[in-house]
Amino acid sequence: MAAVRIATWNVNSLKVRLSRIEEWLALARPDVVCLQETKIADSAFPHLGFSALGYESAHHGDGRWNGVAILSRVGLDDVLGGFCAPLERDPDTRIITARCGGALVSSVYVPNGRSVGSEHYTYKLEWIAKLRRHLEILGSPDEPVAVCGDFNIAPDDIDVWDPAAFAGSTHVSQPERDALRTLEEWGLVDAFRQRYPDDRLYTYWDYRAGDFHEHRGMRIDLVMLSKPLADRMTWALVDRNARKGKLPSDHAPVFVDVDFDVPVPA
DNA sequence: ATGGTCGAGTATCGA
Repeated sequence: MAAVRIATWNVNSLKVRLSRIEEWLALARPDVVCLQETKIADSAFPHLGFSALGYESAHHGDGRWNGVAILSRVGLDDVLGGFCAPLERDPDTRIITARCGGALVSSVYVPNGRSVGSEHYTYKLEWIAKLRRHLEILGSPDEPVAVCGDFNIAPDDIDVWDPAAFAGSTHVSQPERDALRTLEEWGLVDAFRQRYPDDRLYTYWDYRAGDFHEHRGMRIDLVMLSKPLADRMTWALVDRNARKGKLPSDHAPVFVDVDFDVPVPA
């Protein structure tokens, strides 16, 4: 296989979104898929349905909130739900990690933070620090690493529809952006932004007040790639079509194609 | 107009 298509999508309930996800998989044919906010129990995850579409799958969820998954048709090994030892284990099912076709892949749903200075905000910053340690322990920036998901952080002012409207809010505060920066210092690259330095495209729009149609969005869903993958990126896309129509998630998927050889699975 | 809409589940809470 000459290229790998990586996708990430916060689906906001797998159960509600399942038929849309299946159509989307058949149409876009991503090789590795990171899903967030599945809001489903491990026992209810439809492994068989994804298998019928050619995907191995792994899920880490508690049934009501959060929940993350990885689908792969280029191999799915060494699956780990939560943070690796000796880190404190992920108590609210926000991260799952696996090896897919020679790459270390994590699907992450970073805590929202709610309001700047709240205990949820502190938890968010600590969670990202833990994510960095998780990556340090499990991988190296010199190997293929992809950390994909809903980071609940807009990396820069061009990633929100109106910076003034977000003054003092979470998702744009300097400590959150600095936390994202520590992942970049480790060796991860914001793939979409690398390819499109100036494009004002968003991945999340609130359901309320027609925000999607009024283009009031934020780019908070990121594909973060280590250099060996980022240097081979050939294509990137925010799939706005997936935010349209009946029963959409409030997030759009992000795709990245990487010219990266993986063994074709048997 | 100072809210709006979703999805969890079934009263509110979280985003």
